[in-house]
Amino acid sequence: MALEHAILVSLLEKPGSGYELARRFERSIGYFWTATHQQIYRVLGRMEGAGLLHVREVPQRGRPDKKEYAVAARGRAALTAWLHEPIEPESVRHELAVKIRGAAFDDPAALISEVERHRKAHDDRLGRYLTGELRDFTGPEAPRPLDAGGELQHAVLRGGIAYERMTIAWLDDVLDTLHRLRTATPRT
Amino acid sequence: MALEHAILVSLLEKPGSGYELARRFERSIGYFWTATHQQIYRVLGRMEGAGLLHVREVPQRGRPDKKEYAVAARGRAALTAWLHEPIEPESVRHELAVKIRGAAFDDPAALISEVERHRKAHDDRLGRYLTGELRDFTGPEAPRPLDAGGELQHAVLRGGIAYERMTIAWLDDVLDTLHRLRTATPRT
DNA sequence: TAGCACATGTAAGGGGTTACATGATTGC
DNA sequence: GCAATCATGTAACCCCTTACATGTGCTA
Repeated sequence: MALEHAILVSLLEKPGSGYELARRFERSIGYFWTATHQQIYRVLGRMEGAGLLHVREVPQRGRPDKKEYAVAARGRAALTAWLHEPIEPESVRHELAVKIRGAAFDDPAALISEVERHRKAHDDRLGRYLTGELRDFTGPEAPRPLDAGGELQHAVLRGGIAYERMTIAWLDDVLDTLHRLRTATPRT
Repeated sequence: MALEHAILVSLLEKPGSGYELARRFERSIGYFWTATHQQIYRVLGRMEGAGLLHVREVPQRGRPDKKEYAVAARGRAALTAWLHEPIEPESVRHELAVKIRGAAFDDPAALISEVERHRKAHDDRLGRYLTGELRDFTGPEAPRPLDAGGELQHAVLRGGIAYERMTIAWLDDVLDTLHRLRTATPRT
């Protein structure tokens, strides 16, 4: 159900089309939730049917027409209700960790390049987050003082930054372990 | 598909029944993957049908009989093949972050108790991880030197510990932000 | 003329959650 | 007598991923 709520939050921050939402989910919303355009279109249709959203057809020149969605009163009420319900603390799902533990039954050294690839992907993502932080929150172009929405967006982004830094440090630790296993304990 | 691989890793570490697997997924495997018993039984049935696992009926006194699963040659081959395939670096899914950003459209202060509850849940989990680390890897009872499997399990656990510590620090940051918003920028 | 950005969808299949269902033994 | 632990499952439903499908206009 969280995709619905993420869409409500994003459309409250700024109305937009399914296509635009898909791009936001690749960027800022992506700090905490991901979704593909296929999923988004389906859920938008369902939410409109349930009266949570308004649609407005926007004709465009030189581009296909788009449907601009905005949150209806009922959608806002649904979000408020959800905000007041407790949710369960989530646990992680980390496929790479399954591989790391599985490496004991194969060649641990063979995992090194895969872990390095992941490390690089997280490092790139960290770079994008830091650039965004400077642009939107801490740089000279950023609005000051920030309103409540901005403060909360920044707090969530700081979470994304902390997550990427932690992950990079952990992957360095894993690489260290894999290198030590290669030199110290050759497999039988 | 990762549940299958997590089950293969766990059964290679030690064969066991669906029930036992479900308990491991609440504990050690839970550092990086979760699954309920319903899911596990369904997947075990499918994997046995595909010849990835052997089953052995174990009669027990005073307890229901159990089916003990072990990895078959074909299962081991499937794991090896998967270990050599690259996987996509994952992104986070964090429902609480959706709520934090959504709080801008409600009362941010109303989220404080929810965030505190999550902080406590992560703190408890950190405590369990640290206890487990002492018992299995760093305490006087731990086998020394560790074999490759032990080193890799420990590396994954260190990742779980780092994740919980990072999350707790971030939630403290969020709580700070929510308190500041309460005193500094009352909503209109 | 090839590729990218814009724009919206359908269909199939597998993954995951929640609710329902049963039944024995052990400990309080 | 009641709750917890051990033990295994089915059914319904929604979520998510992957592949397929279409079409315009701009730019290199």
